[in-house]
Amino acid sequence: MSAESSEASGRPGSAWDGEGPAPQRWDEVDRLVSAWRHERPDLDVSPLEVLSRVTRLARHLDRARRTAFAERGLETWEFDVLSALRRAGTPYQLSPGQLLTQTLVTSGTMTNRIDRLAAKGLVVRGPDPNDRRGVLVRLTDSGREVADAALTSLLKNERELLAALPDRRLGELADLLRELTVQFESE
Amino acid sequence: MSAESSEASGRPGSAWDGEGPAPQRWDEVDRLVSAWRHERPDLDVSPLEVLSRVTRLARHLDRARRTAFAERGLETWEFDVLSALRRAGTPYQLSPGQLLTQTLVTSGTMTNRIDRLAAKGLVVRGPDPNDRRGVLVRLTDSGREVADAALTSLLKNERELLAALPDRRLGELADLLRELTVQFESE
DNA sequence: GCCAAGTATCTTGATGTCGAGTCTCCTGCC
DNA sequence: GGCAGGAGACTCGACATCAAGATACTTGGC
Repeated sequence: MSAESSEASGRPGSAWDGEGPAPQRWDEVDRLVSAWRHERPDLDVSPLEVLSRVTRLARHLDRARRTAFAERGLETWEFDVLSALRRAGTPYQLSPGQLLTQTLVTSGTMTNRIDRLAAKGLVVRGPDPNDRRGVLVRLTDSGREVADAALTSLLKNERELLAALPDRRLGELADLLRELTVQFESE
Repeated sequence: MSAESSEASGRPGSAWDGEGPAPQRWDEVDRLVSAWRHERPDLDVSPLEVLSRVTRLARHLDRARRTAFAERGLETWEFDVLSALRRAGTPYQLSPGQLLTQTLVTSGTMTNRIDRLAAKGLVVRGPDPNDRRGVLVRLTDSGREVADAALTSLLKNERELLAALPDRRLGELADLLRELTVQFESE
């Protein structure tokens, strides 16, 4: 990647040419990148234009979800697990290992999560009939209700966050992000 | 947002029309969205195409950075703070409050981080001459060296992650992400 | 000048996560 | 069929984070 990327001009909104709509507002990452270009003009910091925004946006999302779920007495991590089981379809059960790859946590964390969800009666742990090492985690009726209700309100919130962009651009954004994620999932 | 977004077809790569290059590989989010469309056909889950990818990509990035920094004996959170101070420019000092907005953590967390960085000799805490409530955190020479070295290797790693996309598309991606982040930063 | 409201930072307690190690069981090779 | 290596889930200790509240100071209105 060269230093002549679309952001090299030092202002946001690569497509703006002085006419048409005003340029977008600066965000924290614009300030961050601009500061680095001043302090370290020897480095090409353009990767941060994308990756710092991903990290920061994820943190904002995390906060928004945390407070939204909290109103329903639900923790974000609880939804992560319950929703994975819910969308697996009947009989709504997965192994801890499958849950790991879907939620991107370590096995110790997942054991702990399952324990607490089981204590709340949202899931039950059972043996895997085909592998005596294995365990199958299954959603209870109560857990399914919680997952369904939470998904509906999550989507409502997230739709509002995306209202700033038309569908066509959201599709482009999804495609661009996919190209970055596939690298992490290839093994 | 309607259910007729570019992703409604249920396969990734909205621009693919059956000719030209093959469609991209599916990622976990494609599977996730496809599963929801089967289980909850009554809901429009298209927001997840974007936001679940952001969350997951951030987690992958987090892991990659964690292991990369660990080779240098550095924690991700240490770099977050040191780099904010470094790019502030001489005399490399900021208040805890300014560090909060840059790193998106709570004040308790920042107090703790500064304590530990000070114990390692990477920053020093001093009084704010203009506000006796305030504190100024300043980078030591040692802290500056650590920050500079870590930034260089961070950028090297991240450039590789972005190599899959040409500069023009990275610029588009940065612009799209900016439009989502500004909403969180407006107050 | 004083007071109320606001701001900046720190303290505390609860909690979730990680990473390394352990135990059990499976799989394929000889 | 036995054994080595791998895979799946769990245990445990260390630790970073958060939320809420406490403390000290500042600011603006009167």
